[in-house]
Amino acid sequence: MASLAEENYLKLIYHLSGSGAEEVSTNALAEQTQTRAASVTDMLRKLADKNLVHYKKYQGVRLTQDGQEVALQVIRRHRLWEVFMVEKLGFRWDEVHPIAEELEHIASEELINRLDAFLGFPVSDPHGDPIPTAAGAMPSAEYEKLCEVTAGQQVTMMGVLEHAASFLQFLSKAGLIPGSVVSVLEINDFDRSMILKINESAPSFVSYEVARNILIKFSV
Amino acid sequence: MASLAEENYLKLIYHLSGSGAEEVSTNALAEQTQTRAASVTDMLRKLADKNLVHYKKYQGVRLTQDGQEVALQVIRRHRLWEVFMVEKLGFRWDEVHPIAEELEHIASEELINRLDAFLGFPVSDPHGDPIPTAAGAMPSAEYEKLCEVTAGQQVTMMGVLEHAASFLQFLSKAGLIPGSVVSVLEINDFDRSMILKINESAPSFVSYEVARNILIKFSV
DNA sequence: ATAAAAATTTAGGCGAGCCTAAATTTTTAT
DNA sequence: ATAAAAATTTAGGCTCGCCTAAATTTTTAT
Ligand SMILES: [Mn+2]
Ligand SMILES: [Mn+2]
Ligand SMILES: [Mn+2]
Ligand SMILES: [Mn+2]
Repeated sequence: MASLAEENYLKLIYHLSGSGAEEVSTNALAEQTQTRAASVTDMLRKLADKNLVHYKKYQGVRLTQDGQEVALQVIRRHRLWEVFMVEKLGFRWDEVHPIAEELEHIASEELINRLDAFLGFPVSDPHGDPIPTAAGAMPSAEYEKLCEVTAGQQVTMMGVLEHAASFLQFLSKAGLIPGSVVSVLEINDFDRSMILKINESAPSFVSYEVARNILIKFSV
Repeated sequence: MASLAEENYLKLIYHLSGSGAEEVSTNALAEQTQTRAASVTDMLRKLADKNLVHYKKYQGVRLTQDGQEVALQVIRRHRLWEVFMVEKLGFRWDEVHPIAEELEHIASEELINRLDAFLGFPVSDPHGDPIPTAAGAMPSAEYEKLCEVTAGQQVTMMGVLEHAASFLQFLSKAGLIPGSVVSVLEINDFDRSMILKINESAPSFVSYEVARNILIKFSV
């Protein structure tokens, strides 16, 4: 029903709206899609005609119920394929996103549900992002950012906010991957950088910029 | 490089030309692509401009070396995904073709080579069709048709020439799948229908039309 | 409150891949 | 050898997603 271009817009609107909470601007969409604002306007009119978005001229855009269902479906496919590539094909977590951008448009529901079962119904992808269920529910994982942890506390690494390959590669080198146990040894007041103990290895340093993009949960 | 539509034309030209042996006519392509002859002519001009086919007006079309490489690449992807769906996801052999028609256009070579390894480098797909290698070589399997076997001989089922789901379902019910051992008990002179013994089960009847679409090799 | 700046939409156009209708070329039948 | 039939190409047009340039609306600054 929704074309490849339409699916990409819906997914992007979902992400930029903060899971549907706020209106998304034409310019924000143009920037992320690498297209011009005029092209975005064209597409928003088409999505509105198909009842996939609420759109009033100059007022920004929001997903309808139908639009959100399509977006979650696409996100589900994307994340399941990422799990497949990492768990079954041996890809690294910094390699899979561009390929998942293509695979996420394969429409067969039978395929994706069988893939889900084959993978053992994973609840999150290699980057710690939650995987929507077949029914279209997004598991809400409420994590903190590493930069908000105080010195002396122990936490578990749960995911990332930034998905750039270079960032992911840096984290791998530091041993900072989902599941890693992290103790905050010291916080530098001046630049908010941290010294961490990661999984029993020697202390390592991370900048505030890095800590701000790492999701954690407090160890119980 | 080649668009989805171009990949589909190249693959189809490969198949209709009998693996590149003969010229393919505009009308033959129009029939298979479910488009009009005028549209095919448009596309052939574009493929010729990209040096993917040899094309002279009114003379039919043939793949170039480059075109054949693309075609074999697409066929490789199609058949590997079919193996994946049947072997790993539990699909039946009559269900996978339409989904593979979409998956075959996912371009990543890294993905397809890792999939190949994950599947154990299969040499043929669920329908018995050979899988081109990463290097682009098509393993030539020289099989006979079941309709050419004489009474009293024992053969092994190796594949099919017809891929329609209804035909495949019929074969499954009869136990006629790749690997099955088949003895020809009787051949009816009048309509060339056969009575077969398949894998030790009770004798079953197949029409000439069916036998003509089954590939076999003689048991040694 | 108003003018400048920024954001957004409208207008007109382009390539890909398809269409119908009308030529044109090739093949087949006499 | 020629005329009818079949196959193919050309001409002109359509939709989808995109573009640039110009208008319009909203926001920000004074
Ligand atoms: Mn991703
Ligand atoms: Mn991810
Ligand atoms: Mn197939
Ligand atoms: Mn097949």
